[in-house]
Amino acid sequence: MELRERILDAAAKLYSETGFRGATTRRIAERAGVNEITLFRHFGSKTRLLHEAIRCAGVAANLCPLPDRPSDPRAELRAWALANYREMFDRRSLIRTAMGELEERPDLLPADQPTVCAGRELLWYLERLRSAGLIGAEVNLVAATTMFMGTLFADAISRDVIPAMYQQEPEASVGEYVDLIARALDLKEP
Amino acid sequence: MELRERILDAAAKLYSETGFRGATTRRIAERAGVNEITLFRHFGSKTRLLHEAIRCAGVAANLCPLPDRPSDPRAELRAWALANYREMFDRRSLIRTAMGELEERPDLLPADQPTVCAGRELLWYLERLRSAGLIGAEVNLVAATTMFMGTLFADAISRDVIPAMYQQEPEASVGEYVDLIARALDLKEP
DNA sequence: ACAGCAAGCAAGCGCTCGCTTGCTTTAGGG
DNA sequence: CCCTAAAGCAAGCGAGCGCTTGCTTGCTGT
Repeated sequence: MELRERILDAAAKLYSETGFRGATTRRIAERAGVNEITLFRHFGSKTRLLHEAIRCAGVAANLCPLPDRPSDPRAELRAWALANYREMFDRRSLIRTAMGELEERPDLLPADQPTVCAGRELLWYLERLRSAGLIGAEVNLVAATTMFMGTLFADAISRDVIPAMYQQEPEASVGEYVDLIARALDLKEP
Repeated sequence: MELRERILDAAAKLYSETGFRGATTRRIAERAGVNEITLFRHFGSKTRLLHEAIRCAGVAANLCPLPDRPSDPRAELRAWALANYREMFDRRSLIRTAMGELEERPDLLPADQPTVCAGRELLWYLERLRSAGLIGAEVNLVAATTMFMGTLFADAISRDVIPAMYQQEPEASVGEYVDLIARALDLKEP
């Protein structure tokens, strides 16, 4: 790995583990296998380095989009939910730390968070399903979206710290969530 | 307020805002209107002080229990959910900070978290409902519990930092969540 | 062969951290 | 009225913090 990437990687990981104050320049340099002064020559200050590191570590590959023309809603929902869940689960440590420090350092997180984008995407998809007559229940789709995203989010960031609450494997859990939301929406099978 | 409570209160609030490292003994003393040395005379060390402060700030009054003999499941669920939601929302800042630092300092949070207890309570209630024939759907009640608690949890700790995702008032949102889970469970009206 | 730049190294600056020492002030009960 | 316990005050310890300075090493392109 190139030197600059090594530094950003070490900074992002150390931030995830110990927060802004815990991610000292000496520790970042040590973990990256780099002299401390190199950090300042490349990024100017600790703050700018961490901004860059978190920005890079936060980009989400928009994998598995929801189709414009739904054909098998339940299967499409399940695949999309699992992809988004894995995305959040992989970044759970960073998400937890950043949320904990959000009040103190609001500028560390990008304004357009992946979860919000995913929520919008899901809402549009549900509206398409309703237009296509595939949703039987007269429910608030915004609330359903918030509920489903909240469920995935809470599972992803809590599972490893409250294992007692999550006894099934992630795939099985996400499948159950999809089943439940499908029932709530009275989702029609194709 | 008595001196000791003032210190614990200042410590808990400062911890919620700035985390363990940010809650310095000088700042805690200043906010409590107390000499710094008094903290050490009362609690011995910063670590012990913060342990005590978080423990005291984390106790949850178990208000609004779910009834042993369900009579109006939807109304009972709504009242219980709203009480639990408010409980979490009031402590959202502490919860976020503690979750962000949980990997580094796992002993700061009590092992038996209120949310886990609430989840168990809800699961038992759903099982009672099923026994009483008030749940029509053949769904996994553990998954339904996890989903509902996750929804409440995610809303409570995200609402103030991602306002774009939560456009309704909390009471209305919780009401919608209850409606959705009631549909998913095919909950019978009395 | 040599100029130029990137990275390393050693040292240290001013500051804040958790915590301690030595002493003075305040308040309450016999 | 004095004795005791609690709280305050002033000063400072060693350590770690972000960041800088001055200089050396090593690699690259011409």
